[in-house]
Amino acid sequence: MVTDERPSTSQGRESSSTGQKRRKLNDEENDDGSNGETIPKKKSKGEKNDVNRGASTSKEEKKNVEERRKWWKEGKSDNRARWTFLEHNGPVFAPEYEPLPKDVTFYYDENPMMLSPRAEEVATLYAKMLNHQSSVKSVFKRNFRTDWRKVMTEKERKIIKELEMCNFQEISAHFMKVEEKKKNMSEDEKVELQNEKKAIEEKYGFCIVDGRRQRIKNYKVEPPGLFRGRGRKVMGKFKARIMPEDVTINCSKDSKIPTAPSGHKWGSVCHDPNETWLARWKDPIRGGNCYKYVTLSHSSDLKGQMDLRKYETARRLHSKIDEIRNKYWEHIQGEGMLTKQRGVAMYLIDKLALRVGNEKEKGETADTVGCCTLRFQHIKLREERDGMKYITFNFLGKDSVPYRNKVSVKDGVFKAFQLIMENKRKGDKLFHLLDAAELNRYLQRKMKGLTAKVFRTYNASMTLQKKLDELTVSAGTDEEKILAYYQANKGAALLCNHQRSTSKNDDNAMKSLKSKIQKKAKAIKDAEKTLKRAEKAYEVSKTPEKKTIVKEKKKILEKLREEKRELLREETLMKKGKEIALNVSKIYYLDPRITVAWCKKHRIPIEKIFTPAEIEIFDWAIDMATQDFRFDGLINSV
DNA sequence: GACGAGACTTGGAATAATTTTG
DNA sequence: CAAAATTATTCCAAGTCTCGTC
Repeated sequence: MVTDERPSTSQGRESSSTGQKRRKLNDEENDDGSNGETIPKKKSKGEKNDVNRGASTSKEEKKNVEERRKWWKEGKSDNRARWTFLEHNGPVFAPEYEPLPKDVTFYYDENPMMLSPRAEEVATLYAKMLNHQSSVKSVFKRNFRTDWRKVMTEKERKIIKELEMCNFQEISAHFMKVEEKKKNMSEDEKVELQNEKKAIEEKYGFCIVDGRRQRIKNYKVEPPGLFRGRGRKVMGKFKARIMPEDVTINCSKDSKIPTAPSGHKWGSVCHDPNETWLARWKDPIRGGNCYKYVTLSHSSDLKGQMDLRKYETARRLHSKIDEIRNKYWEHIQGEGMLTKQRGVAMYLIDKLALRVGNEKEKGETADTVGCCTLRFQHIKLREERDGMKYITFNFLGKDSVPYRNKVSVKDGVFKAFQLIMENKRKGDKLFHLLDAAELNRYLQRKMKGLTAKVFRTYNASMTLQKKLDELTVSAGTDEEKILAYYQANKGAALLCNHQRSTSKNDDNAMKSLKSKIQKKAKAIKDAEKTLKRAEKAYEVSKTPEKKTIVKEKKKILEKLREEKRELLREETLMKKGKEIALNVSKIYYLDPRITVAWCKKHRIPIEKIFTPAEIEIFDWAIDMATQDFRFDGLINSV
């Protein structure tokens, strides 16, 4: 029994329940007169509107709550080790498979069929995904069929051959019913479930690192499932259940070593203070040297320290950036082909914030590229009538997100592209003399710790800071300032090409805009008709009055057409706004101290910008940044 | 330095929680 | 008050990059 003494839950929470309530602002007019954009508004529950939170904690609370360690106020240590003491209780395993009730039947070729437990378990995974996007894809189906057949009995394998002849409907309906039941539980039952969850989190969700209790990010091992890769050839494969025997535990020698679930043993136990992970197991899909790790939460001291280090490296880049830019500009125009390619690559990484683009194994993975792996067909050179030169980009980046951009470039860059693309054709690497490792080695020589991804961090953070400077009106209302923040944030997100799907969103704003456009189109048609009538009348008898009528009607029509164009512009703006994800840049690319300083300076409560989880993650920045903090300013110790 | 194992960061989708709406 | 809409968080896939080894 895997789980008898290690209860498992369906959900854990990483954030504290600070009790923030949010509501949406009423549609507000934009002061810059652009589209009527709405911004989420965050309302803090109490009166704790001061940016320095924690100041108002009651004395009783202080006694019980361990004082937060202010590691950012301690001197830096060059210690290589990540910890000297690490103790935890090991991960929680997925609940054991619960067989389907007797009355839930699987049918093959219309005939009811009893499946063996293993085959049934894998079948239920598929049934649960029946109305998912990916399960429609043929690769998904093919991979699932192959892996499913592997767990079937000889007899089952003989019968079940075609997925199309399988009927999972009853199984699928059964799980929907279970979901429904869960939703309709009584309040008491819900509370009890919550408490159970909390107890498990309390035991397994935390660890002790050097005397401090720290939250663990993923203390539950991934349950068995069907692989949901994006654009991967392996989607639909069965991801097997992880057993304690698959798991390696990492903790200190002198800690209480976690006990494996009864009847089981850990695969192995190690005590490596150079590693940040608490447990790991081999990735069942990728296999080989790829592992899944249990690590500390983003809000832990260790991750905070790593985050701060990342931003300080990006800030160090600021003092080198002119030199680096001058150099790559020189290289772009220079003679050598390698340096020319590297110069152009640097230009793309710096200006367009492209990812470096490591080589990856062909076939297995989706055909996505980064800077160094761009191919001939991803780029088009355009010279337009006005003499302006453009380069258009069209390729799939990380997670198969499309990158489309049209950039106007100087002659020198255009020429360099022409030279680089000479004698190349579809399928050829754009920078055939270059790869990610070579480019990073080059950067490493320019500045210690400099790699291609630092440019993304640097430029995103710089964008935020610049745009905040530019857009914030000191005399404005809080709402206006917050809107300015969102626009600055959006600038960074746009740079990083952070997208989100909008397929199912047909929100009211969009709907009303659409109906407005339709109405306008109708009005235009009517106006066209009346114009034609007026023109005809003028044809019959060419009086000056009739001529002015025609002119008037023309004017009206033109005005309507212009209004429609305006609405269409608004529509694209709105669509574009919806397709941008702001949260990714906020968490990974924007130095939180920029935000904190801005909040302090403009007296905006931090809760209006950061979610409760973000407040926990960025506590170091909230404490350490004064209103004078500048990302491009002097670097403090650390 | 090239290579590959492996560890750590980043990212959109799924899902849970909360708020608004009808 | 339930359902719909919206926001926040979790999940886990897919990148980047380091480091040890030859």
